[in-house]
Amino acid sequence: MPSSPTRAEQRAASARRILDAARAEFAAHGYESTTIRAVAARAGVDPALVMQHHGSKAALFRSAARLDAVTSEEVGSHLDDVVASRVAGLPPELHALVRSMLTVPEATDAMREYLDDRVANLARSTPGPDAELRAALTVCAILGLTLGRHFLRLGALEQGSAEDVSRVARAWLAARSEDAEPPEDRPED
Amino acid sequence: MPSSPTRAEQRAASARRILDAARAEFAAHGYESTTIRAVAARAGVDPALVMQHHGSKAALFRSAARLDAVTSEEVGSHLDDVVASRVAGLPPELHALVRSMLTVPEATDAMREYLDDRVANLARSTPGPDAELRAALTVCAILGLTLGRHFLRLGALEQGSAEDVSRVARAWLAARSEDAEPPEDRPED
DNA sequence: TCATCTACTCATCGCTTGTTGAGCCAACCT
DNA sequence: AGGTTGGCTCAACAAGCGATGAGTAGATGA
Repeated sequence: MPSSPTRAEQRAASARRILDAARAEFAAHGYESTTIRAVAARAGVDPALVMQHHGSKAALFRSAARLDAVTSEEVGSHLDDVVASRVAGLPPELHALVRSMLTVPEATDAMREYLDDRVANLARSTPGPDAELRAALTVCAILGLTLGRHFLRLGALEQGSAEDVSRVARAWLAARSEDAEPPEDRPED
Repeated sequence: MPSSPTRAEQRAASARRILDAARAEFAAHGYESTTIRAVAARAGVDPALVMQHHGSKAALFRSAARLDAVTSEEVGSHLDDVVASRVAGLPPELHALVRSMLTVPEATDAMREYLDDRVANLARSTPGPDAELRAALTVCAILGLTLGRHFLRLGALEQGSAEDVSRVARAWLAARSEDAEPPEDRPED
């Protein structure tokens, strides 16, 4: 049997369970509809403990929806890998962020910063006129695809297997872009 | 000077001001963050009057974000017109609906129903394999464009004039449906 | 072993929310 | 003119929220 955990271990375990619970709740219901009480219940702790760990609901959301680890995420370097990754599913912290990006100003800002960065990167490897605009269209198309499949659950996008949707989406995005597409790319979304 | 308005006129005027105020508040802050008190204040009436008119906050949102008039909207019959319309700006009731589509289940359902319909229509005039999937990609791309320009306010999409963005977006979309495009289309989004 | 420290809970506060019912006042009808 | 209707407001309620501070129990270290 495992010996009783040390106090630091216990603390860390609680911290992670609280953060996981917060990500799940924020991802499922959005910022406003998520209550500290619900997060605490899911984590199996007292609501006051959540406050002790994070200080406020806003700070908890900031920690739960952090973008830091996402930038250098599992997302591959090629645009096709990004599409495949987004079609397969979103990591919990991104899910929480996207869920609230239209209703929480701070989330809107974070998402804009994140996407603007992706647009700038993609535009750098996009030749021809209106490079930035067209890069933005690609980024927004992937965003729309993500929303349609995982949040709105559109029939045409939800039913297909990840492989099918991913394949068609990649072909659709690549269409007629005889202008771009160097062999090595930067991470995009 | 105008004679004192009749009781029915007064009632109708209040009803419209309440509905306009509700649309503006829901569009700006989303369902959860919008309060009956804020709607009433914007309309210049007592909160209780809002309740008397609509019965509940949920019913008010249902009335404010109605899709009925949108389906046969100003949106033209050609896909290009839809793009131009979406780039130019959203009507208030659609704005309110989109704002809350990720956080309010009923809004999610309404949006799914709306977009699924658009996908089905567009798929009907899309030749080749994976017609429905590719139609869904087009619809989601326009959704993403709308979000990027009016809600997330991405730099690349917000700065450009409506004409420029619309023109580049139409060309970008046309390149991705080179096989389709009969001269006359059905209304899409 | 015993005092201390700390992770955690309990009870509760103040506030805001949606919602309600009683009451007021001007328009209405005869 | 005078009783009645109805649009509207006022005051308040119950519920749920985020947040706080005191208290408890068990691990910790000398």
